[in-house]
Parts: sequence; C-alpha cells; structure tokens
Amino acid sequence: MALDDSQSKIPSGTLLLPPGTGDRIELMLTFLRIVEAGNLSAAAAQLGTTQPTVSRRLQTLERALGLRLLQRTTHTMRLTQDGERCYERAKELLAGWARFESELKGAREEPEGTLRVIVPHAFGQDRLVGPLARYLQQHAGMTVEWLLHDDRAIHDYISAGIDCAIQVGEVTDPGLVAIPLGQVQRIVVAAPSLLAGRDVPQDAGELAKLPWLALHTYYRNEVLLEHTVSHKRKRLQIKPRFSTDSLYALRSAAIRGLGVGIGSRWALTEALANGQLVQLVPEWQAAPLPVSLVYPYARFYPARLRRFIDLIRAEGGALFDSAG
Amino acid sequence: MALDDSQSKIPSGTLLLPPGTGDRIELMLTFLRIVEAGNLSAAAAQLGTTQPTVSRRLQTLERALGLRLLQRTTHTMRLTQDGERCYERAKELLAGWARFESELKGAREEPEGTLRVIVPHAFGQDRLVGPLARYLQQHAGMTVEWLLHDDRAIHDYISAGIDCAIQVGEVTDPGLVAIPLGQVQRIVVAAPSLLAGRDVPQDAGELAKLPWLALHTYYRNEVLLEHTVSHKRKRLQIKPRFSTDSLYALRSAAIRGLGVGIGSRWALTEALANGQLVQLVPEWQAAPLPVSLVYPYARFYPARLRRFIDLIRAEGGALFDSAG
DNA sequence: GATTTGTTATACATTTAACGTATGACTATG
DNA sequence: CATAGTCATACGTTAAATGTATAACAAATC
Repeated sequence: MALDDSQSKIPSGTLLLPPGTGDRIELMLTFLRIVEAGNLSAAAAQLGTTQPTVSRRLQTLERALGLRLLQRTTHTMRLTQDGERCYERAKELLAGWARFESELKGAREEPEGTLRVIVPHAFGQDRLVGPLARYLQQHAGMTVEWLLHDDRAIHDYISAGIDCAIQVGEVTDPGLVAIPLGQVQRIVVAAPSLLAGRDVPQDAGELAKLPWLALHTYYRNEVLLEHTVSHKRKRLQIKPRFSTDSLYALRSAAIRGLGVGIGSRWALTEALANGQLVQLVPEWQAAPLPVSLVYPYARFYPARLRRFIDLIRAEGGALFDSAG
Repeated sequence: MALDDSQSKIPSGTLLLPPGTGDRIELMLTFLRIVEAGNLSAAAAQLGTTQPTVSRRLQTLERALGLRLLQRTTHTMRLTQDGERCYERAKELLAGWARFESELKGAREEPEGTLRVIVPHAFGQDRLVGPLARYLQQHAGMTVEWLLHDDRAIHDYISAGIDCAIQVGEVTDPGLVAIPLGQVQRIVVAAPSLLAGRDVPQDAGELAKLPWLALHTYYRNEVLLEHTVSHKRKRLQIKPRFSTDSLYALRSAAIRGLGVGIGSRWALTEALANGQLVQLVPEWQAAPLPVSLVYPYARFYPARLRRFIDLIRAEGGALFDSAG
C-alpha cells in the first residue's frame, strides 16, 4: 500500500504551526472566540476555562505564527491587520474542519458502501431474503453482496473483507463475535418408496437396518439421536451409501429413496407436506444446531454492519424459532 | 468589538475530535503518513518519532472518530471504507491548512496593507519622499498614509494605529524603539534687510541686541549656542517678537526681516543660496537635533513596517548626514 | 520445522506541557 | 482615592505524550 514519492498527497512545506504548540485547532478556535467575545476574560468564560489559559493560548498562536494578531492593553483590544486576515482565514479553515467532521459523523451514523455477508445456501436463498429486503428498503444507497457459502472457514473470508456471516453450528473462533439467532431442528426422513415392503421403524434402534445418506458437514458414520420427551440418547453406527455437503442434494437423494437422512426441518417441510418424504421416529431427533450471526471482534464497526446486526437481532428469533 | 450571537462566525456543532485528543492536525498528518508509508514502523521513521507513538496516535484518532480507519495485523494493513473516505477528506482539509499557513507566512514576509507614517512637516515634504517613492516601487500593492505632523505626542498616534514616525529631538518614551538616522544642524540666520544700517554681529554675544523670532517647539526665551571649534557655549536671553511652531513660518518671517531665527540648515539652504537670508556668526550653532525613526516596542512587527525600517536604515544616513 | 526478521500493541517510567490559582501591574470608572 | 476589571506572569499541580522494553504474531528464510 505504500505510495512512492510521486503519489504522496500530504501537503508539503514547512508548517507555521509546528507540532508541540498544542492543539492547533484549539488555538484557532480560542483566537476566534477572543475576537468575538471582545476580551480575553469573557472568552475564557465562554470557553469554560481560565483567563490565563486564554492569554497563553493567544500568545502561543502569535509566537508560532510570528505575527501580532491582537493589539491589547488592560482595557483595549483591537485586531491588527494581520489579525483581521488571520480571523477571516481561520473561520474558513475551521468551517472546513467542521464539514470534515460532519462528513465523518455521517459515515458513522448512516450506512454506506457495500455490506458483504456470507450465508449458508440453506438459508440464503429464502429464509433470510426477507430481512435483507427490509434492510435495503430502509437504507437507500446501500448495496449488499450476498454470498452463499457453506464453508466453515469463515474467519478467512472475514479477513478478506467480508463484514459478517450466518453460521450454523457452534462458534469456536475466539476472534469472532457470535450473536445467537436460534436453533434448527434436525429430523430423520425417508421416502415412502424406501419403506415399501419393509416394516416402518418404530424405534430409533431400528433405523440402523436401513440404508443411509450422510450430510458430511454434520454427520458421517455415526448419528446421535435424542428422545424429545424422555431425553434419552441413542447412538447409531451407520454406513452411508451416499455422502454430500449439500442439504438440498441430501434432500433430493432422500426423495429418490436412496436412503434415510437427517436434515434441517425447515428445508424439508415442503417435501414432507406433499408426501415425497416422511418423518421417521418423530420423537427422536438429532441435536439442533445453533444459528449465529458472526462478525470479527473489533473496536469499531461501520454503520452498515451495525444496522444489519440490529435488524437481524430484531427479526432473527422469528426466523429461527425452536419450531423450525 | 464583542460580536453578538447573530454575528458569531465560529463553526457550531459538536466536534468529533474534541479538545484533549492532542494536536488534531498532527493526528491527521500521522494517519496520512501511515497510509502513504504502508506500515506504522515506516511512518514512524519518516515522522522522526517511534512506532509506539504512531500506533497510539492512530488509535487516538480512531477512538475519537469512533471509526476503524485501518484494518491491520502484524503483517497486513489495508484501509477500511471509512478509512478511505477519511483519507480523502483529511488530505483536502490539510491542504486547506497548508494554504492558510502559506497565506499567513506571505503576510509575514510580504508587505501588505497600509503603512501609516508620521513625519514632521520639515522632512515629509521633500527629504523623505525619495525613500518613500523607492519603498512603493519595491512593494507593489502597498499603500502608505504619509501624515505630516509635528506633534510630539507620537505615542498617542501610535496607539491609534500609526506604524511609525520620524521624530526630531530626543526620544524619551520607553515604549518606543528609536533608530537614530542622523542629526540636523541648527544655524542662526537673518535677512540682509534686518542688518541694513547695523553692524553685522561678529560674536554670539552681539546677537542679543537684535530682534528675535522663536520656533517655540525648540526654543523660546533662551538660546544656547556652541562654538564649532572651541566648543565654548554661550547662553543668550532673547525676547522674541514672533513665535511659531512652524519652521517654514519662521523662515518666511526671517526672510521678511522681522528678526533673527534659528532653524535647521537644510530647510534654509535655498534662501541662503539666493541671498534672501544670511547666516550670522557661522562658527556658533545651536545643538543639532537627533532625528530618529520611532515605532512601538512589540514582540512582532508586520512585514510592511520591517521593510520600511530596513529601507530607512539603509538610506537615512545619507539623508541626515552631519552636513545637513 | 526451526529460526530470524519485522511488524503491531501494551506496560512502565520519564519527560514535557498545559492547566488553575495567586498575584502584580495597569487603567477606566465612580 | 478606592474599586473593579482587565492582561500577563510565577508557581505548583495535574495531565498527557513520549521512548524504552517487551510480548505476541506471522511471513520469510534456511
């Protein structure tokens, strides 16, 4: 990022008000205050400081500039010609400073630029689009990069300029802040065709006899189920014939009768409703997965991120309630 | 001079960079330097300070602004979006500051505005006009108020905004700086018509018999003459029939034969040359008067005054050499 | 994989600077 | 002449900025 000399944009030349003269903005503001108050004592009162302090600041300014700004005695005060010029220029300069601060303050308060979010495929295509739409409605001028990824290496993306991500599963990276949004139920499903000619399993233990599909992001060769009423747990050893990292691919395979699978309820609701899939042993479920909004820990957050966090906090509970 | 609220021109509103955050200009300059150097250590080297100092200044700025300006680790650094905006705005602001300083520096180095000078009538009408003309030739844009006064209360004028004065006579006001320019010889003259039918005085003592004119600014009822060779002194009691504060009025009266007078040689040279006046007892003269450029003691002087002082110092000796 | 180098951030002690209080000097006013 | 209010300075205190030392980290090199 280093710029060579030809690109340097820092104003060059010797500074009249060198470092070590205290806060130069404050000196200029004090000078303006003195002029407008009409004497040093009144200026001190308006500035909330003492008359000697004001006197010293004026002298510091005059010394640094090498100019007499105010001709003053114990009872008279008038601007010199240099003082008049300085007064006019200082007003312009400090007005510029005020604009500078105002613009930065606006940046701090009004979202601007591009928000970059990673969301898992499972949510990014429908469930979170509602809040996203409302965010864009509320903030004209904002743009959003909505990146669908299931990659767990979220910290890499964030160091690459991503503002935040929706993460399913435990958040273990200490460099990230995790805002819990809810949980996703994970249920056991199979196609009716898979069950044709077989006894429908009445208990979790019977599931092991069936062919399995693995969503290897979440489970591979072993499944842990918990009884929703008694909270008993049963661990099953399975030998999946099919393994994927896509919930949708798993759904498709299950619908085709290739095997039993465990997936998030909300992604399977439609297939269950139209009979393409049936839930097996409904009282047994895999551990629900926490869903979190995660972003890097930092001292300050851009307004665009803060506004998004506020929105997701407000609506995320409804998006990921325990029924889902 | 106090302005009421409606006239106040100080930029209003809460300052993002409040007093107490150190020199705000320095913080901004440090930020720009970091961006252009590419890392904090290089910026520290270029700023002639230490890396921890640069780190703290950057953090002070970020804390005061409530914005993250630079995303940085031990080996990477990149501007955030807020940082990019701040960088652009800071350059503009500091360029404005540099112009501000440049203009003030110009004021310090280049004469500008109106120089106000008091000169005695005796000199202001011809002898000093030469240097004045050269001053105006050398400094385009300057204007000069050339005030002819013989009033000895120069300090009053100076408190009224006069930059300097040419003063004839001893300078006793401790608040003034006096630059000696030379001396003016004061000689005894009379009209030939006054001497008609009389013996021409051969010695200073014989002058008392003649009628006298007084230049009451310098002498009234007593005249002290000194012999230019033996340095003997003679004090004469005189009874002037005519008294004035104007050297020219005294000259006119002397030419008309109204009496003997003492005046500055250079103002009488022409009348002497064309026979209107003659010098009496040439080896006896009144004490010469010092001529000084005076101005109020001050910590700083505007450039227009400093340039004028330099010019008068350089040429004043020739203007008021001991022959005159 | 271990080591070196160079980075950023922080703790600590020192140095520097800014401040408020007290007060002197001055001048306008009553 | 006394009083009130001004500006400038001396002094001691407080606050802040600094440099040094160093920990933690990561890329580059061996």
